Amino acid sequence: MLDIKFIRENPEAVKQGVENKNEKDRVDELLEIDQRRRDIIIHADELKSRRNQASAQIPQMKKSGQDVSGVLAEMKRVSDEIAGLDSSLRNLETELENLLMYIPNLPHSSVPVGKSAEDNVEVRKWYPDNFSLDEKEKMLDHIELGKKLRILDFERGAKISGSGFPLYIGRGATLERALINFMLDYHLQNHGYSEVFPPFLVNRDSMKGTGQIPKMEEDMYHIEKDELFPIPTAEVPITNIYRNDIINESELPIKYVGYSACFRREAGSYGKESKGFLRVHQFNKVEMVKFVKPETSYDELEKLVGDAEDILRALKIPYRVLLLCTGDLSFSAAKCYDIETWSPAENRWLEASSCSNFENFQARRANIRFRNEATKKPEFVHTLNGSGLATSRLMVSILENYQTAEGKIIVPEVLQKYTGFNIIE
RNA sequence: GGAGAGAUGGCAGAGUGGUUGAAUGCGGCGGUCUUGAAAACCGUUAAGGAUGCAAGUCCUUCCGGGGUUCGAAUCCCUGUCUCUCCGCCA
Repeated sequence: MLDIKFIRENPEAVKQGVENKNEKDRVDELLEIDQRRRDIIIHADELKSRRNQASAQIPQMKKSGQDVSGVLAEMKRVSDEIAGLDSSLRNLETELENLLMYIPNLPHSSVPVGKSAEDNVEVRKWYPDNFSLDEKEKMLDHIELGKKLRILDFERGAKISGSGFPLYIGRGATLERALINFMLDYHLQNHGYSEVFPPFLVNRDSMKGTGQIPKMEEDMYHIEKDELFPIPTAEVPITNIYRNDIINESELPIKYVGYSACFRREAGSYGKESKGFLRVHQFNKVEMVKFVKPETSYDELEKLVGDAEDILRALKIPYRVLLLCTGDLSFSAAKCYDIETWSPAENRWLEASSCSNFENFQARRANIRFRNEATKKPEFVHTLNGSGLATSRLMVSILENYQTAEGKIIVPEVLQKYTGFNIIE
C-alpha cells in the first residue's frame, strides 16, 4: 500500500497514477476519513494525557490521606469518553485501511502511459540461430503432440480434478521435472540466488502482504475450514519470509529462488483461451524474489529480467521482452517486464514470465524493513519478483519448437542430462 | 485428537493492580584510560502515531482481540503460536 502521508501530501500525483492504472479513484474519500481520524486522535490523546497524570496522582494522594473520590469520579467520565473516541477511531482506521488496500501502487516515471496490452512496448526480442517466425511446417500444437506422444493427458486430468488440472505422463512428467531442476540449478549456479522450498498453503496475512488480497480474493483458492490459501505463486510465501522483520542492511540484497506449484481459480475465463496449457488452475513455476535497498531496485529489476532471459537462451526458445504500460500493470507493481515465448502452432507469443519491481508497496503492507546503517532507522525495503519461469507456457513453446517433421520431440540439449533421454517419440 | 506449560526490548531473563517503556545480564554504539587493542569504568541503546519549520511535546505498544478497573505487562474471556507428555501417522 501507499504511505498515507504521501497521499496526503501528493493527492494529485496519486490520482493521476490511479487513473493511469485504470483503477477507481477514491482518494478524496480516503483523505476525508484521514482528516476525521486525526481530529479524533488529537482529542483522545489530550484525554489520555490527563488520565495518565491522574494515575500518577491518585496513589500519592492516597498515601497522604487525601480524599480521591472526586478525582475518581472525574476519571470515570474521562475514561468513558476515551472509550467512545477509541471505538470510533477503530472504525475509522478499519475504513481507512480498507480504502488504502484498494489503492494501487503508482507506476514508475519510466513506464509508458497506456490503456491496455495494446500499448505495451516491445523492448527486445531474441531468436536462436536459423530461426524464423514464418516456419509453418511445424503444425501440431502442444495438445496434439501431448496426446500423440502420450505425455500429456488433459482429459484424465479433468477426470481426476476438473478442467485446468494437467496430468503429465511418462516422458512428459520427466521433462517437466527436468525443466524445473534445470532452472533452479541455473539460477543457483549462475545468478547467485539462494534456494528456498516454501509452503504451498499460506494464511490471510501473507496474502495481504503481497497484495493478492483483498483485491484479487475471488481469483484465489480458499480453504475455509483452516483459513488457508493455496498459493497463486511462490512470490507469496517467499516475500512473506521477512514479514514484520527488520533486516540488517549488510544482508541486502537478498535473492531467493524457489519452485512451487501455483493455484489459480481463473474465475470467469473460459473458451478458447483456456485450452491445454494456455490457462490452467495448477501449474509449476520457478520464482525469483529479491529484497533490496531502495536505491538499487531498478538496477535489480533489469538484472532480474536478464536472469529469466538467460534460461530461454540456454533452452534456445525464441522470446520477446515487453515493457508493460500503466494500464496493463498489475495492482502492486511500479514497473513490470513480461517475457513471452513463441508458439509456432498458435502463431503467437505466450506470456511465460513477469518481472516486477514493487518498490516499497509490498514491504509496507508486509512490514518488511531494513536498518539503515547511516541513519540507524528502519526503512522499508524494495521487493521484486519474477518468474524464472512458469513451465506451462514454456512447455508449449518447447514442445512446439522442438518437434520434428515426424511429430517427435527433441529434448533441448541443456535438459538432456536431467531427463536421461534426448527424444520423445 | 487428549492433557499440561509458556509467549516480556537485538538476545537472555525479572516483574502478579499504581510515576514499569519496563530491573538485571549479554550484545551494540559513544567516551575515559592505552602507542594500539583487550580489560575496567562512565554514558547510551525500541517501534509506531499525532502535533510542530524545528527543537520538542503528547499518545500507543510487554503474542493478537475483547473485558474488569479511576488505573492492567500484572486479573478474566478468547484467538494464534511454541514447548512437554499421550494417541495417530508419511
